[in-house]
Amino acid sequence: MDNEIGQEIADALGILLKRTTRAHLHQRLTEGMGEAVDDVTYPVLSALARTGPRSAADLAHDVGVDRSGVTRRASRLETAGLIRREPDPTDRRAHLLVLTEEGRLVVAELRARLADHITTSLSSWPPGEAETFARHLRRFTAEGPFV
Amino acid sequence: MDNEIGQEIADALGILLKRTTRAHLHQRLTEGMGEAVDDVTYPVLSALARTGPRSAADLAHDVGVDRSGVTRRASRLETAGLIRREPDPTDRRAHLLVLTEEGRLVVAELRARLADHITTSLSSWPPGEAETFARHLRRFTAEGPFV
DNA sequence: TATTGTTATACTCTATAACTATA
DNA sequence: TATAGTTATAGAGTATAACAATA
Repeated sequence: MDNEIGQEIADALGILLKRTTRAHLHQRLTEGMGEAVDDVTYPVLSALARTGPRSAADLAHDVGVDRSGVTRRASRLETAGLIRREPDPTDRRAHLLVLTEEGRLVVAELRARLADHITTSLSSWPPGEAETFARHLRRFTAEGPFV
Repeated sequence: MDNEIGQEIADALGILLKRTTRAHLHQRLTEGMGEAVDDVTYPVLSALARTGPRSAADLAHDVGVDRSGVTRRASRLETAGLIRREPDPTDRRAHLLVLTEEGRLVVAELRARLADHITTSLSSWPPGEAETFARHLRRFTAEGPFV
C-alpha cells in the first residue's frame, strides 16, 4: 500500500473539518458586524456576493442546506438589514434574495479580513510555495474526494 | 493589496468547511460499520487510536467539544462495543476511554478507506505534486489561520 | 478548593412535512 | 402536477450548570 500521502491529507483534513474550526475563525473575524453575521449565515451572504441575486431554492445547494434552511437564514439577515427580498420578475412564486448596500459592505470587509488573516499566516513560507498551495487546494476542492 | 492568494485559499476553504462536507464524506465511507460510527463520533475514535487511552476531559480539546460532549459520544461508542471505560489507576476521579478490539478494527478500516479515497482522487495529478500538496496542507493546518 | 464524569436543562440548527400561491 | 416560499414539528447536538466523588 502506498497511502502515506492520502493518510497525511486525511489527518490534516481531520483538523480542518473540526466542528469548532468554522465557529472560532468566524468569531475572531466578525468583530463589530452584528449578531446576524456568523458561520451559519455567512455562506448565504458570500454566495449572493459571488453570483448575484438568487432564489432560496437556488441557493440551497451552494449553501449546503435545504430551502427551509435558506429561508431561516435569510430572515435573520433581512432583519439585520443585510439582504432584502424582491419578487422574481420571471416567476411570481419566487423571491430573489438581494444584498443591501450594508450587506455588500459586510461581505467585502469579512472577505478582506479572512484573506488578510490567511495571507499573514503564510507570510513565512518560501517564495512561490503559497501560490502553489493555493492552486493545489483549489484543484483539490474542485475535483477532490468531496465531489 | 496583494491578497489574491489569501482570497483563493479562503474561497477553497469555504467549500471544504461546508457543513455537509463531513457528513457526506462519512456517509459514503462508513458502510457497514454500524450506526455508532459517524462524523460526530469518529473524532473520538480517531483521537484514541492516535494517542492511546485518554480521559474525557483530556480528549475534549482534541475533539473540539467540552467534556460533557465527549461523555455523550463515548456512551454511544461504548454501547456499540467500540470503546470501554476503565478506571484511571493514577486518578480515581477519572475514567480512561480505551478502544476495544472491534474499535481498533473500525478505525483502521475507516482510516484506510479515507486514505484510499483521497489517493484515488489525486491519481491524475502530475508526479510529485500530491506529495507537495500534502506537505503544504499539513503545514497550513499546523501553523495556519486556525491556530 | 479544584477537577472528575455524568446528567438535566435550555438553546440552536436541521430536515421533514405540511400549507398556499403560482407555473 | 410540480415547484416556489414559509412555517410548525420533531430530532440531533451543543454548552451550561448542577451533582457527588476524589484530588
